[in-house]
Amino acid sequence: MHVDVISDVEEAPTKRSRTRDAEATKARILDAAKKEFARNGLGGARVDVIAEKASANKRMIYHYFESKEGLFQTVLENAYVDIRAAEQKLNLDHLDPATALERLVRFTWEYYLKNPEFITLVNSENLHRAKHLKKSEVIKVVSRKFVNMVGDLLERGVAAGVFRRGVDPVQLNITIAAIGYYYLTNRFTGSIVFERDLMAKDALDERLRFNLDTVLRLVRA
Amino acid sequence: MHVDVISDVEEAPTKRSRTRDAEATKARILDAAKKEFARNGLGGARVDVIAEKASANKRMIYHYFESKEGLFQTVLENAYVDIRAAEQKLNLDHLDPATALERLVRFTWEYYLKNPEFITLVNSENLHRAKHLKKSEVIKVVSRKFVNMVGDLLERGVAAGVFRRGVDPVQLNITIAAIGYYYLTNRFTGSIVFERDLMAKDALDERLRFNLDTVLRLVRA
DNA sequence: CTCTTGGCGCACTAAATGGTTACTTTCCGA
DNA sequence: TCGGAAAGTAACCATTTAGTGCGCCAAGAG
Repeated sequence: MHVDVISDVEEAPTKRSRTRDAEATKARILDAAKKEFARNGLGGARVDVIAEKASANKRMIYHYFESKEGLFQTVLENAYVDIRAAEQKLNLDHLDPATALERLVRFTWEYYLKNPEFITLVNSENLHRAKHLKKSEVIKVVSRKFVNMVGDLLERGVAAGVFRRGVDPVQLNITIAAIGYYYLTNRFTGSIVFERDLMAKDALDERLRFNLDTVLRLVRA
Repeated sequence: MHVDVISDVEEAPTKRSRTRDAEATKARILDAAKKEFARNGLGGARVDVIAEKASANKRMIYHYFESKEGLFQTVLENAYVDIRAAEQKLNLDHLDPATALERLVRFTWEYYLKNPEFITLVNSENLHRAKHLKKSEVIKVVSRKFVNMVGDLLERGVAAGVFRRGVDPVQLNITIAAIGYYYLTNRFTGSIVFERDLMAKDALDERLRFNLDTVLRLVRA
């Protein structure tokens, strides 16, 4: 007896196959929600679409996340945690200051490029005056580490004589984000206003070079 | 004869007072729509709210602008025309290149600050992949003049020996916009992430100074 | 084998929303 | 002065949407 009829093909590993898997369902919902929120904003996203794309029942969304806004908040928190975690992995303190800074600028650009949902989620959250992020505790912790990272980097550069004194780490952080973020978030209107395809490979490469140059000129002694 | 009974108080000037005034109604609708779209995005804006804030009947919106999206397109076009017109008034070609550039950076920052709707409208339009701006012809005309303005400015600076050679006017334009735009559009999440009130007077002044410095270092010979 | 927990699905609702129909009121030129 | 055109209004409609009530059944515990 006790022969599991379902588990003949697919699924071998650690967890045995289950028709009901709360964690997996949650993850599918979050993934679908990230895409839907990113594409249409909080207001434009449709709960039914998220449920369908997640191959989950809409009821489950309310079961796990209480409301559409609760779901959005979780998606947003995850997005911030993800980018901060990726930044920490850069290990900038093992590199010389100039190389580390270049690496940060490059990373920021490429992260936005590969994770366009991040930008749209942040835009959406700002349209709502950060009401969801305000409630989040984890954000403060990861943000602080992030600001310190650049602060330390600047200090090391000043000590080494390669960076000038008096650059505010927060202003620098904002600027590094800005010159990539703006270009990408406004790529559609920008391509019309400037009459060139801002997303062409050449254009992207050129923008990265320009940004590296901008930041370097900004901090060097 | 022809004594207008209504026009005893208020209204002296050119146009006589009318209880029915298509132009005035259109203007009120556009004004209300700009605010509503800016506050809630295209998707989040409510046609009924626009009608009420404009003291107009909802039917009038469809009469003059065909649809919610038609209204949005007009609002957006006007917003672009307005900022480009303001830029042309700067008369940068009468100033020496360095002063002109500083003036442009300062203007851009202050315009965003005084007209936050512009930023939100552009964000909303990019969420919709610029589908409305694509249809607009007037945009191309005003944009071209704008790009040329900065191009000429750069050339004059190079000729005078104060700016370095080889700076792409488009990249510079984007950067000038970016360092102000990003700071302001993300002021809500930014104030949380960086744990300071980015909209405090001191913070705003500091950011403008930093931006002026950034651009100057970017272009100077 | 039973029982309880909770993952899951169907069918439903109350409210909101973009858009419209049908109508009245005002204006202006002939 | 009068008739048509345009401005303006109110009630209405078809859909869409976030959110639920309720019951089924899988699966781990004892």
